[in-house]
Amino acid sequence: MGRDGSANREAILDAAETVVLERGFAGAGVDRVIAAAATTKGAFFHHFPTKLDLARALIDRWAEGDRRHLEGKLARAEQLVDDPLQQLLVFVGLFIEEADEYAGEIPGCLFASFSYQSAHFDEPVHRVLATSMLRWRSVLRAKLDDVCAMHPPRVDVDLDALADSVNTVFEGAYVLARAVGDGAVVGAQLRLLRTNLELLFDAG
Amino acid sequence: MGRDGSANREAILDAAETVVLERGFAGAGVDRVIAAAATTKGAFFHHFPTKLDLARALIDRWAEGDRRHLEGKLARAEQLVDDPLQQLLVFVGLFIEEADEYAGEIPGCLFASFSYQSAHFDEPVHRVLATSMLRWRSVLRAKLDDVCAMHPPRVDVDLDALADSVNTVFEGAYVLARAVGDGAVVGAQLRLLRTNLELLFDAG
DNA sequence: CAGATACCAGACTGTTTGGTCTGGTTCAGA
DNA sequence: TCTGAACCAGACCAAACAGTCTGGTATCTG
Repeated sequence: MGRDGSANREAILDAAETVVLERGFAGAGVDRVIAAAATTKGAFFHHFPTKLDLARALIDRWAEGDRRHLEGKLARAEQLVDDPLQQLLVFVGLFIEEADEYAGEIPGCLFASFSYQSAHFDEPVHRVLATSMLRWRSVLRAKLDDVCAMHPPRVDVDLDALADSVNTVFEGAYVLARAVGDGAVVGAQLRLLRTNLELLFDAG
Repeated sequence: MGRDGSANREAILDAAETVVLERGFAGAGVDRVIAAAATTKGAFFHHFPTKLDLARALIDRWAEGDRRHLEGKLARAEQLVDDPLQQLLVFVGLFIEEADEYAGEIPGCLFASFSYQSAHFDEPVHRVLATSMLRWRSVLRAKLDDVCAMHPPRVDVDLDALADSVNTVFEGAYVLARAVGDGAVVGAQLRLLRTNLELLFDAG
């Protein structure tokens, strides 16, 4: 079956991810990527017949990690507390912990990067982008319905928009952090998000 | 002094802006830009000696428009009402109006685009990015101080983060809108922002 | 141990890229 | 009207680009 090239393939994806996040997709030349991955052109085009295949593999992997992140953190929150509202707040709290941990680094999201270069990609790639974002909406919307059942919000709000707001805060804070060169804004914006949720649902 | 080429120059900037927002900077080839601007290579390199000069001109122009947008809307709000809190809410309201007006189109921000391709640019470009973002923070922070003096917030919040949140919502909502292909999320997120401000400062 | 197959190295190629150069046009001022 | 400077057209060029090809190596199966 030949030797195992999965490690090399992962190394290429790791390198490509980094390079794409700081140079864009078109700016991430194959030569530059293989140099960063310490491999060769032969290896690259063995694993990715074309550069578009690399793009597909990149967002597929990112979407997978994103999904694990979302569902993992939510599951932990649900295990830690019982009340839906507290689960939601703990959920955001877990992300705050993580943001503080990486406050020294400049964050980045491949979805955002790809969204601003969409013309290079095909429909499957666009679908991954959209469905990944909409998953957050549907998962958190379901949780919000539970929350509202037990803790009626102080004012009427668009629950889909409220669900989206978590994603919005992440993406917006990432852009801000990159523009001003300060990763700490992510934690600050997440704290504000938690405060807003507490106010809306009248948490003590 | 030769004929007037400013119109042609603007056409190049307009075309470049569009192309960059859908293909990224490296993906926006000079040939493609001049084709979109219906001009020639000679004209392009007359106005922009190098492609980096185009990048500088692009963000300079964008930053200028951004500044006008911020200060213009705030001035209008200050003229419409007297109370600082109402001014802030009207300020956001004006952006909601605008977002609804363009709800059918997919929005985009050159700051976000450039932030995700920073390796192509030099320090002056980075400075424009950072100072443009920080202007929102300082301008809105000043307004928030006025608001707090008259309307103490229900809970303690990081006022710089609260000032940043306007920008965060814009950038985040843009990314979301592009990813799911629906410009309406911008208005929805702005409405949520207004609700959050109302709750925090006990308006209504 | 003999294919067969996956994996990889790196020279090579046709195309696209950013950028140059030459020639020419338009217009303000002397 | 002459001159100089800004403006522009488009052929041209060297470098970088994505992708190919040949030759070879590790590993599994029979």
